[in-house]
Amino acid sequence: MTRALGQDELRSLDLQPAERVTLNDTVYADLRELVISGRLAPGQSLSTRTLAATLGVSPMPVRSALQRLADDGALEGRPNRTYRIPMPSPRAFIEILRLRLVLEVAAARQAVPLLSPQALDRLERIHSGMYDPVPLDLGTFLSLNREFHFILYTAADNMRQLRFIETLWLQIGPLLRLVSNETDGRTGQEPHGEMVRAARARDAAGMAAAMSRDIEEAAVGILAWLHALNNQA
Amino acid sequence: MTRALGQDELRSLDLQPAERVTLNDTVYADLRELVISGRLAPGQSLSTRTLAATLGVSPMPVRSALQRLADDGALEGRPNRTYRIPMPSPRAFIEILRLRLVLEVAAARQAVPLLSPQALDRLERIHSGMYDPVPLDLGTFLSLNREFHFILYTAADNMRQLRFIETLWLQIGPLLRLVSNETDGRTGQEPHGEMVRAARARDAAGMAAAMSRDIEEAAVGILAWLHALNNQA
DNA sequence: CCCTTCTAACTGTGATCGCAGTAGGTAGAA
DNA sequence: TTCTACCTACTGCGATCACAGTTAGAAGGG
Repeated sequence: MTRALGQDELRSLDLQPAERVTLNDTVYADLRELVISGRLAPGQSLSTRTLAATLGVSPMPVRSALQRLADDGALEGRPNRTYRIPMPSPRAFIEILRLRLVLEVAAARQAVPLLSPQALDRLERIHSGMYDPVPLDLGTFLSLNREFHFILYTAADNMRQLRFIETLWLQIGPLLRLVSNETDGRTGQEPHGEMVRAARARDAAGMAAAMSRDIEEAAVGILAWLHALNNQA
Repeated sequence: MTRALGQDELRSLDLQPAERVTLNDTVYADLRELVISGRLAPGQSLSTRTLAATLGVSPMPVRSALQRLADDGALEGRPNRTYRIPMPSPRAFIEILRLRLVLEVAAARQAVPLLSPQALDRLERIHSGMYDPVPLDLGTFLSLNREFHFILYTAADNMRQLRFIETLWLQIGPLLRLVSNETDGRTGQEPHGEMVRAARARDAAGMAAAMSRDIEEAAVGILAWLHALNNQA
């Protein structure tokens, strides 16, 4: 038997500093992923107890997680009633749209000089994957689209900015899936191609312009759909 | 005795739609105000039970509120240890600074065409109040500064944007008070004056430039202070 | 057959309790 | 006097319980 390893030696092995993971955070992260991926449709209601039973934990951490999600605007909680995924009003959607144009365009611009060669390759691979002649499952299409965008936002290397953007996607995730499902609108081919080009050319202005166009083009369809929904109701 | 008022009649009196106010939200709002106003210094620790006893409620809603505040980045929670007000690293401060330049400048620009005459007057009154020859208590100075900025951000009429900006101020509030206290630096006179002028002239570009300058000028001093702190430690 | 009314189940919120882990203060030894 | 080791008080987290309000569905009357 040799002596036990010292703390510094253990830390040098890249071991996490323990970082006690709480149930609360786990549930929160899971639900966040569930919402942002759009697997929950607007109007879908979530009950604390039911969720807790499903996840096999007590209602307590679930309650906390739901409250935090409601804070983010990803859920709406009516008094003494179930939480549910909100259907954004056209006005709310425009608020989000304007914020996306500000934050995501800024992030994309900042990312340009920081993108690693691997990130560039990954961007290009995703792009060709998304718009391949072979038809793609809507779920994986949206998933790829999300990965494409967040490669850029992550490269911008501003944790808080990334979190803000995620919060915005959290609010349009369910909508995105729903609308794409009903209108089969898969926009973004040209803007994405332009982004790939701008990224390789380290052309920050081009990147910003393309990102802006991508966001706006997708928004037009959704906004029309939302207005139609509001008029018929 | 006349008949009781109907629901519609009551609602027409501008009564709140009941909107059951939870202890959780009350505590959260109170703490948020406490942090953003800078009355809590970085390093200050907050214990759930102590706070609960002080506020006369059970620890439960306090815990919830603290978790939400930690989510916002206004508090940091070490594992199994007290929550406390974080001292931002220079890197973190720069992240916040860049976000402020993006969001607050955009908000100020959007606000220009929307400012009411009352808001314009209020802006001017605050401005002259802040930089009056008579020396002003630091607390009220900062409070006025905050009100000045948020008149603009509120006028931009984007709830989500406003909330993002508040989240940023939540993270620099304690720092602002602390640094101002130690360096007695009260910047912003010229930029604020320029903002008032731009607002009256409905000059969006001028507003954006002045806001940008205001944020940057204040940041320079704080950043120097932070670097000094990091070197001595 | 349809509409109204009432009840029973379910909702989130808040309080209280038990647990595992941390930290600071105190007592003992060198 | 100084350093070390222990120990008590306190920390947040999770579970369970009690409560008031809501709602959907069933039962009864028209």
